[in-house]
Amino acid sequence: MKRSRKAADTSTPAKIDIRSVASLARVSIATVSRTINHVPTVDPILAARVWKAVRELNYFPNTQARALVSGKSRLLGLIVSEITNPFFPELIQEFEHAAVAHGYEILLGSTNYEPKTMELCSRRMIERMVDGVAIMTFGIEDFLLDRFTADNIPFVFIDPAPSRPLNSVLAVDYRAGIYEGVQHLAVLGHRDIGFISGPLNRRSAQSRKAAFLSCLESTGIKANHDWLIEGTHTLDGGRDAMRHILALPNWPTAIMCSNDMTAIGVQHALFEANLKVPSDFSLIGFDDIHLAEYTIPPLTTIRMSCKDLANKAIENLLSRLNPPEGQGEDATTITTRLIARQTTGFPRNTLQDLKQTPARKPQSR
Amino acid sequence: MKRSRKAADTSTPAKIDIRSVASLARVSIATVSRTINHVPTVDPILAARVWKAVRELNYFPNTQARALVSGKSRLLGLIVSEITNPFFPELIQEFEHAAVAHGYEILLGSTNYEPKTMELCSRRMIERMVDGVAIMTFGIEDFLLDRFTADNIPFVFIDPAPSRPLNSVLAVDYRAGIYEGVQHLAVLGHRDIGFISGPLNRRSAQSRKAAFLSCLESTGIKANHDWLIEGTHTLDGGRDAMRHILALPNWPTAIMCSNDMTAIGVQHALFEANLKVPSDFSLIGFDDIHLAEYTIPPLTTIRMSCKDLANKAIENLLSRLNPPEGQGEDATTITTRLIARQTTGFPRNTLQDLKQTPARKPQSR
DNA sequence: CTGAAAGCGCTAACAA
DNA sequence: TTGTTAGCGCTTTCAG
Repeated sequence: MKRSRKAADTSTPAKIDIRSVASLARVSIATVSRTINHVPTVDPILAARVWKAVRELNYFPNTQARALVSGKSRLLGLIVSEITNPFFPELIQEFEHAAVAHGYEILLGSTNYEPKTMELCSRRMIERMVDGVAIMTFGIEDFLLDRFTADNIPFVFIDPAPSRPLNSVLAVDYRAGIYEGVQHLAVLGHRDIGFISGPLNRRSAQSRKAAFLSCLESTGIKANHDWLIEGTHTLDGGRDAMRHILALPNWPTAIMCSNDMTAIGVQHALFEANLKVPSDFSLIGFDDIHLAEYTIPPLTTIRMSCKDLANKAIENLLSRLNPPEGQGEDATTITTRLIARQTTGFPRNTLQDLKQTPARKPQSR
Repeated sequence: MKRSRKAADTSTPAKIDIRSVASLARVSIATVSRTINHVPTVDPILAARVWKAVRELNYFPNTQARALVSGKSRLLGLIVSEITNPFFPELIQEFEHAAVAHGYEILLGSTNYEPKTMELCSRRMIERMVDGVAIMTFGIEDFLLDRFTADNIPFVFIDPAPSRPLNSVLAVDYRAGIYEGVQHLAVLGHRDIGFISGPLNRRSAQSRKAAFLSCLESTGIKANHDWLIEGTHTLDGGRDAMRHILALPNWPTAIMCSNDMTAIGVQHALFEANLKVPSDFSLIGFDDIHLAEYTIPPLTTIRMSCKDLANKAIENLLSRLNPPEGQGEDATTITTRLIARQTTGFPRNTLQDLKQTPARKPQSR
């Protein structure tokens, strides 16, 4: 008998809607609506009555109904490529946090790099009438953007198709960090640097690789194309790519990776081959996921702040939903920088560690 | 001029609703509704016309409206403790996949172990009128469950409060895997086994620890309480706990951890201390996150299938939403098992590796 | 400043 | 089998 405080003895739990509040507060439902939406012109007396009723009834407005009439779902789409890559959860967390702080909910879509899934995701987002979408897939088919454009849904994404002169771009300055990385390696004496990229059909992977190549050139190092391997941005991809490199007659002395997971895969391949980091190979990752600090040895990597990314994305979206006074049309930039930890050192066979047994395969050039 | 194909020349993009479809198909809106909801009694001729119109108009139903009238949001809540722990993304992925496959969307909430955040999460879920909630936080305040009960929202969770004799329990058989782990260690010759638990205010952490203790006893090994450390289920927690153990006068020869992240933290602490796994310490994790295979050396751990977990959770929820014929009221069980990789070996100072320099601290007992 | 009333897009009786 | 109609819970004119 203690379970219902309002429902008297009808066994149904007495649904509380705006009308219940109105009648308890002895006002019209319009006034209730205005009150809870903080319309300033409500008589404080009535407002007080309304709030009291709201509290007593433990009322909260039905989001569906609100969304229906207002046309706004207060839902933000977040499309990521692969939730299993730790970079994304970190991003999602920030994203969720920022969204909730602004009274939005997030709808998560994970594409797993499959265009079909991506297609489905977009559709889900549109069906749910998200108010905006952040596309964090590091590469998206152009035509999918059109879809959102057509539905007039604001979106942000990383690494624009050059054909998109929109204000919805989160430009990542890959070069800054990668340049630091290459310099770092060069200073240590490395001249033979390999690069394991992400899948090259993705723009971000291309950008990173291009940045690497360009930085190499700026540094006066010649690229060896045998050491430019296409990975998958996954552990397995990194491991396989490194195995591939180890099967080559010539080895580089350092490896840069397009993301941290790849680098961890590389560490694994090296471990399998009984090779040591950094004495046999120097290694640099990209992203600076939380885990990078905890690999053995801790991974030198290039940090891209996902907190930044998330916040800027939300900011961008929200500012377009509720356009403020100044219409900032500029693309936002996310920067990157080197975090030096312990996977980088002098090249093997260098004076500094001649006492060490060199790697099993002789280095020839 | 090429941008609108349907909107003629009114600049608004011509919203497509059920009425547009109805008139194009020359039927009533009710027929459209029935058709798209696959009500079997629709004349195939009309249905065909409807589908044609749907396609031509590229119509899709407004979820909000549907939800409003039907009272079902087709949203499933998923509350996790910490999205940053790789176990959860793996779970989320499975969960999302399963949900979408059934036409549901998921609403993600991350509590970060803070009751206040948890409170907020529940509220968000209720406000959005989720049709069901999976609480994967490994420990939840009882009163929060009441909230869902009161709103008549089905929920599932792990490791019940004993006071909840509901059919909404996903019981995890921690003991199975942990027993295998302890046995494995015992067979190798370990008698001095430490355990780094999760936060003991969480039920799952308690369960795992209890299971460990009980398995130790079954195996005839005496527990040393100095080696029972409370961690945090995070990298840092594991590292700190291991540092703590290393500061002790007596060391165990093997460590079991309440989750993989903790174990990775332990590996890190050992690396710092220049101690080797498994020659100086054997190490076993728990969860078998994807990454475990890629630590150096690869982590021996106890697998709890999150795919299983996700699927069973969804299954449970859905079966309660659309009750089938047979009303299975039984709690589902998730089992666990040992995955032996390379972080376990003979105890140090054992015949098998006497040639190795022993750990710096002498083992005394 | 407040209330009455008209929908938002859809589903579900109910009639035909 | 189909169409008509009454809402779902809320916001928002529009009078008062």
